[in-house]
Amino acid sequence: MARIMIVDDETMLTDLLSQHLQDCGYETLTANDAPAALKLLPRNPDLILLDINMPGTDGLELCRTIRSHVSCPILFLTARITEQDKVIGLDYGGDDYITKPFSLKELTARIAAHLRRDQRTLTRSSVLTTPDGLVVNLSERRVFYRDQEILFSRREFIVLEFLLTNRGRVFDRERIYECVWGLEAEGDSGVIKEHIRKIRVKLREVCERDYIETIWGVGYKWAD
Amino acid sequence: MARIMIVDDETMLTDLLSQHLQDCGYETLTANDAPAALKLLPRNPDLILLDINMPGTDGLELCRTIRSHVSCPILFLTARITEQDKVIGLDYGGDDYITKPFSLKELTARIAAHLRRDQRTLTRSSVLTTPDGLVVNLSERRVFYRDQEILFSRREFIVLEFLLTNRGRVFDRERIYECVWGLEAEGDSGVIKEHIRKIRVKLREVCERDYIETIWGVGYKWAD
DNA sequence: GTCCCCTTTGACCGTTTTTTGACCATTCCC
DNA sequence: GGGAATGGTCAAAAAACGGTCAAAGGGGAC
Repeated sequence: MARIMIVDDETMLTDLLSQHLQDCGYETLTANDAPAALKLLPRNPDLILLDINMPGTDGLELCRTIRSHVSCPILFLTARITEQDKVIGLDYGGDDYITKPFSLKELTARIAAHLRRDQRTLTRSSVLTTPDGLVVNLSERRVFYRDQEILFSRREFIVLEFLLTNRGRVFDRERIYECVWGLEAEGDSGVIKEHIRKIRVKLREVCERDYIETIWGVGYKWAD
Repeated sequence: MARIMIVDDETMLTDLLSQHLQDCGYETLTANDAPAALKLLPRNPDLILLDINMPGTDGLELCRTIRSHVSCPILFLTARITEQDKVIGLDYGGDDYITKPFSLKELTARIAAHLRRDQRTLTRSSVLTTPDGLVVNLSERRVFYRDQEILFSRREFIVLEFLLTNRGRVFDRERIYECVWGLEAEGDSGVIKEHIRKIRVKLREVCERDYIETIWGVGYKWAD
């Protein structure tokens, strides 16, 4: 069953919600301040309830930090109700607003709706490998094939990492360009062609094979 | 860019929202009653704004019908505000509530949040299958029949996907052409004939049957 | 500033896909 | 049965696309 993280400075509230959600069949994690919340992130919650009015913490900033680590739904618990706040909150990476006081019934319904929409389970490791011995260390930005290192430039590595972390999935050049260079980037996605070529040359030289497959008329994908 | 369908009986409101969302870079479809909405579903909107208080229509039932056809986010536009309504609405397959009157700013923010979320879940592979072993992997753009892969070109795959996601429904060539190439396309819908032929040849070669049925004088439909 | 490497651009070529138009086959209706 | 309308087939032309290369453009290290 889904794992829900509850972040609120009032212990009574986290306990109450925790109890209720457990009764509903969910697994729960509770945190009463920002550091605790961040510490719990590696437990990979499937949904986060976040009080953005915790004393001593900028809830929105915390939300942004959390969002940069996980992709699960984030629901705000808040007393603020102005429309401006809602817009800002959603901009900071939140997915929904629930204003205090709220009923457990509505809360549960919203949680269920969001979980229904987001039945993914994502695990991210810092080292990616292929069955035949290619090892990509993301944190060190280095690539090895059976103990021989392959050097990639920065852009090349980003493209490689992107395709590899989404192995099997096809992306058109536009999409790769956006995901790697950022949405607001303006350049021509034609550069991807060249990066792909460079990556392929280097891989072929060492691995004697080419992990990147071309799907004609569509894009590229990693196939190991 | 994402395609948003707006369903409301007030033409003025649909026009206004349509204009605004187009300004925001979205593609829009508008419908002023339930039948029109259902007719547009095959266009596969990425998000639906639905007025559940349209006269002569049970909005919730419409929502449920829509939900049984598509999986995209459905946002309610409504004047109702009781908490009971919210729970019921979410139960009927809705994803969010926006109560009238609302600001365009909040609406846009919520739409963006839901689409962002959907894109995340969209990275999960959605797979269509037939009872006898045809497997169409939409995210990888690959088709298998009992572990044997069948290769399709881009257009061919789009037509195949369209018919399969709307299996059992008949579409004339004009309609297929519009849905696949876009409304503003100018070419001759006669090309569909040729694409259908190519698809059939490839399917017959491997599956030894032909899932695409010709309805004489009308069009084609997927029959598995 | 100079050098070097990375990144981007634009052009070219061969290949694949997409479209077109002509022609044949089938169905429908009188 | 015969004619008109609709659907199927085919091959060739047209367009789109991907791979490649060389050269220009940028940015950091020294």
